[in-house]
Amino acid sequence: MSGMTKPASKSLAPEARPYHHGDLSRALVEAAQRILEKDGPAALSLRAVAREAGVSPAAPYHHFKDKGELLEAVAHEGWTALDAALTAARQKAADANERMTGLGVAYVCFARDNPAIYRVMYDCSRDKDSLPDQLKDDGAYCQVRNTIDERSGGTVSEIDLELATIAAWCAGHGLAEMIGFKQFDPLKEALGGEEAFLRAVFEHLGMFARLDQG
Amino acid sequence: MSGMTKPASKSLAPEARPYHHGDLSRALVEAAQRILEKDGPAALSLRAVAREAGVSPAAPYHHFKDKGELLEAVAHEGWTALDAALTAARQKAADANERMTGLGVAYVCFARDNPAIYRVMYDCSRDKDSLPDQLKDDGAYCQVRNTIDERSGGTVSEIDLELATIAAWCAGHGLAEMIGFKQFDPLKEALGGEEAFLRAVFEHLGMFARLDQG
DNA sequence: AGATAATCTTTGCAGCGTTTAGATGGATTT
DNA sequence: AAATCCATCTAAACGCTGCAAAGATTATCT
Repeated sequence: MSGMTKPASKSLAPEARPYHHGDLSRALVEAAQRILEKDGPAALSLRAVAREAGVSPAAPYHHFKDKGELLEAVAHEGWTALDAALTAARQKAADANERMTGLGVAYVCFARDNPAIYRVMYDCSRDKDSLPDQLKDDGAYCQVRNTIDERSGGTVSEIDLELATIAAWCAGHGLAEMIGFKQFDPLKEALGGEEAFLRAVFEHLGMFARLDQG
Repeated sequence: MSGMTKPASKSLAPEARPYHHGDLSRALVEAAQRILEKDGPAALSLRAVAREAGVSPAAPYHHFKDKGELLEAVAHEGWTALDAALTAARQKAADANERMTGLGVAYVCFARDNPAIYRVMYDCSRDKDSLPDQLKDDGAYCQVRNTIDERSGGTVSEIDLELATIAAWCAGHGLAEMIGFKQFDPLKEALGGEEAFLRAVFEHLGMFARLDQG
């Protein structure tokens, strides 16, 4: 018992973390994501997150003022991930029309593959009555608008561009919220799979109808 | 104390309801609606509903197997109300195009004016991964499909009709979920009000683009 | 080295959904 | 009319939740 007590306790029991965690906020966000993926949004209590991170139920309150603020952090990472998914889809597309449809399909697929996080993203937005500012500065929303602008050759008015972006965004969100609904199953089958169904719906939306005729 | 005790206790103290309520399920649904309108979905606990209805916290369990089943009853009435709103909008429209846009505007306005009930309606649907069957049998969904069918003169294929209905429905739902978002405020102002904004978005969707060209 | 501030734990409170056991009283049978 | 049955209600309790207050622990700064 001379001198080496502290490092020894660390190396001998690596799971017994020190009193000060080091980066608990990060650990909490990751714990929340783990719970969301495993058991869904209903299981996401602050206490469960603390449990998963291995700290006391009150510990999170030193990093987030309440549960909502932790969820906001989770949502923030969700929007970043969505942004990345849209960027990837945009680069994969050939022509302008395909690029737009691909963006829509990628959006809905993100929601389908990350339903719990997608839920949290919009729950947070609704609490604040606004989408995060994150989206405006070269984020996901901006990508959609840019894609529409490119397709029209940059000749469309600012208002029409904004309206078309909103229309596309709303359609994508609506479809994202319902993509798992059983009512669509026969149609998905008839069209040869879920992605084909998505493309068909987006094509029916004809989001450029007005831009093309004006 | 002779003979008249029972009616006397009723007429003398009308707020002291008898041990057996009479129609508690109905009273509970109405209590839930009252709470939703007054304090929003976050305040809607089963206990609060029981309190509002003047019964014990366990009383609801004799009429609904759990909280979700009560919410389903509330949602059911919500869909019926939405149905009525769409019917009214449909009858007010002149030509076929106007009828379709009017339907969309009416849909979103219903969600804007009854945000809490609208939330419950879709929360329930999501729990079951399906929209209620209610919509298919001459309900709201059916109204949209019929309107699209009428507009196209009944010449459109079954699959295209279904796809167009889904597209329109998703766009309406997406817009309904975001209509209150602050990002839209400048645009609403620029277009001269919220309803004008809604019309503009729906026109941008050009929901008949594909039907017209095929 | 000692003080300060940040971080974590313990304890506690009120509210939640739900279950169990018991009270009440209308309806049905005898 | 009396006894029975059963739907309906209440009371009490369990484990969960979000959150606040107060105390313990440790890093950091002077």
